[in-house]
Parts: sequence; C-alpha cells; structure tokens
Amino acid sequence: MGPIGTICLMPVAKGTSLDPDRTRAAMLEAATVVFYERGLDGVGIAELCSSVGASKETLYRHFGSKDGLIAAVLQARSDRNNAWLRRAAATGGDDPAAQLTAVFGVLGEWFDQPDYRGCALVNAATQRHFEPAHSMVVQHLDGYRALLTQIAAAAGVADPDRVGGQLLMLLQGATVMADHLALGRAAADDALAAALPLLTSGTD
Amino acid sequence: MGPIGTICLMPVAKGTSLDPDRTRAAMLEAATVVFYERGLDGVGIAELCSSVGASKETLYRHFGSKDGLIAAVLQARSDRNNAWLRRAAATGGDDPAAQLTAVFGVLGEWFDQPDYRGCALVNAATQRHFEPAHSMVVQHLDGYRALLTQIAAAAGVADPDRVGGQLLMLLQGATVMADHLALGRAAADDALAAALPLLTSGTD
DNA sequence: GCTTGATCGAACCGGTCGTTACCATCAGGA
DNA sequence: TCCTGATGGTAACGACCGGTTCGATCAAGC
Repeated sequence: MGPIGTICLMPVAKGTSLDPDRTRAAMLEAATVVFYERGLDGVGIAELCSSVGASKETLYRHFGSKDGLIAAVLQARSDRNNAWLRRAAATGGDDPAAQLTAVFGVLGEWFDQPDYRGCALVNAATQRHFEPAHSMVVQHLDGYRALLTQIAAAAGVADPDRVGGQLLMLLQGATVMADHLALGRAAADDALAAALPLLTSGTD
Repeated sequence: MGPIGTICLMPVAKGTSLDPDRTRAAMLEAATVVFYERGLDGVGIAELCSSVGASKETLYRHFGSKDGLIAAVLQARSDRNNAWLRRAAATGGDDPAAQLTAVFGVLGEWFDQPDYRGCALVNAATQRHFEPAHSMVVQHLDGYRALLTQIAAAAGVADPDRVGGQLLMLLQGATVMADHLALGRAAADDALAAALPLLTSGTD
C-alpha cells in the first residue's frame, strides 16, 4: 500500500504561507479521504502531513491533536451528507414518495462509487477510540431521522416518529449491506421498495 | 479503564495443564468479551493473557497470532448468533410471520443487554486490519440472509431472495441503530413492524 | 525415576505511533 | 530594513504493541 498520492496541494516552499487557512483545508480534505478509506488508525500523522507537504507542527497548530483532526473531518462529512440528502429530498417537490425516492436515489449513487466504504460517522463510532465520535454519530443519525420523519409526516402516516425511525433503519441497513456485501445501488433500490409502503400503510 | 476482570479461569500453578484445551477455551471466551467491548485494537495480547492467567507463549501456541485469535473469536460468534436466530425461528413452527416475530424477538433481547455493542462481525470488518474479517462477515451475513430468505419463501412471496435481502436490511439497520442510539428492544419491534408487511405484499 | 511436554513469567526486539521541540527559511508589514 | 509569524524539515521522546525466546517449573506417562 503506497503513499496517499494525488491529494498534494500547496506547492509552497519553506516558509511561504500562500493562504491563511488553505493549508488547513488541504489537510482536512486529505484526512477525510484517507481516514475513510483506511480507517482512523490506518494512517498516521506523519504520512498524512507528508502527503499534503505540511509539517506536523502545522497540523497540531490547526487541529490540536489527531482526535481534533478526526472530529473536524467527521463534522464536515456529517454536514455534507445531511445537506446531500436534504437537497435530494427537495428535488421531490411536495410529494413525500418522490422525496423518499430521491433520497434513496442519491444513496444508490453513493453506493456505486468505487471508494464507497459505508457511513464514515458510523464507522468512526464503531472503531471508537475517542469519545466525541459517539455524540457526533448520534447527531448525525438524528439529522437523517429528522428528514425522514418530516417526509413521513408529510405523507400523513399515523406515527411519523416511528416511521421515520423505520426509514432510517432501512437506510442504515442498506448502507451496511452495500458496504460489506458490495451490493451497489441495488441495495438502495431494495431499501426504497421496502420503504415506500411504510409511507402509505398507516395513513389516515 | 482497569483490567479485564471477572473472566479469570484456570487457577493453575506454574507448569500444570489442568485440561488439554480448557486454556484455549478460556482465552477464546475472554477475548470474545473484551474484543467486543473495547474493539480489536482496544486490548493487547499482554493484557489478554494476564487476564486469563496464561502466558503469551500459550496463546501463540494455540492461535498462532493475534489475527488467528480474532478469527477464532469471530467464527465462534458467527456460529453462535446464527444458531440463535435459527433456534428462534424454529419456535415459530410453520408460520413464517411467527418465525420472523421470533427472530426479531431474540434480537430485541440482545439489544436490551447492557453490554450490547452491535454486530461483532460487522464491527470487526469495519475496523479492518486483517483480511479474513471481510470474508467472515460476508459468510455471516449470508447465513442470516439464507434464513430470512427461507422464511420469505415459506410465506410465498414473489421474490424470496429480494425480500430476504430487505429483511436483512431491517435487521442490520436495527442492529446499528440499537447500538449507536441505544434504542434497546424498541428497535427490534419497529423493525419487525416494518418487516411483517414484506411477507404478505407480493404473495401469490 | 526419568523423560516428555505443557506452562508461566520475564526479558527482549523491532517497529509504530502521537506528540513536542528546535531550527532554518521566507513573506509581509512596520 | 528589521521584525514578526507561519511554515517545512528533522529529530527526539516516551509509550505501547505484536511477536520471540529462554529458563524454571510441574504433571503425566513409560
């Protein structure tokens, strides 16, 4: 397994700074990719720094510690993924079924990407090692659940909270199975097929 | 975080052997508990050995390496969990819905246990570090899926393979959510409620 | 009684890791 | 022009870990 590659930004010389926090952004992006691909313990600080052409001291000035870097990476990923799903749901207009279909549609696209490795937040919390991961994954999943509950409520189901949780179960189950069983978008399609009836079963 | 505690068996003196492979069983049980609780990298060989009162040499004679020990632990857990679900399904008699209810019933009991930490196989594959974990989790999930597909087929659904996969999604999603969101048996109940309609929707 | 083999305890090795410190360097502002 | 500050590079530190080896010890079988 070679070095990280392809992420190197910041072709600056010894003492240049080039941008106030462009360095921080480059580190965050490189860490996001490599932590997701190889796990939080699969890459060390030294390799991470050398891959972006930065020094350890710079990393520690920006993030304080490896855990601080991990927390920043996870927060960014959580925000981005939640925004993805919400933007997708918005394309469904006012139809809850269309919203749900759109959500599982982008999910399927994600599953098909060759570097798909499951949910970064859940993975990080699983390979726990530091505490913030737990509260971050809770916040992350609650963000998903809020969106799904909102869709369920718009569909007029009897118990939106419960249906929202069930939809999140299907989403997470598909995420896990697409990862370990390499199912690709088929996992999202099957999950959607199981999810759609939930929107209409308990309606009033 | 103190030592492992409470697992210590084998109160044997220096050169006694007490049992041919009782030592092996004790190591396997201690490793099963602590690997599940603290992660594969959360405990070292030295602590594991001292917790059961064994020496490193004995561990390496029995398992060859830490990865060998992990593989043995995961295989035992996979076999045991699959047997659990199959035994539960058997209590449902010939009624597929009753079988499914029984399966999610034992799942709920599991979720309620205070030391519940999700699926050990999936967790191990997530915090990858050695290759066998991947094929083992595939085999593990396929065992689950075979059972669920069989139930779906008995219910007479149009596409048992597809429904089996959807049921496995609900099972895995509930497993993940019960872990990180500490939902307990409610997760299994909600998953069952979403699963039962799948048995009757596409029947012929 | 002696041999065989399993075991413990301890030391040891090579490696990796996160973190800190120091230094030379260079850009930009006073 | 000089100072300030962010930077890259290097080295070192302390801790831990997986794995190996060795000697002492004791039970069991011939």
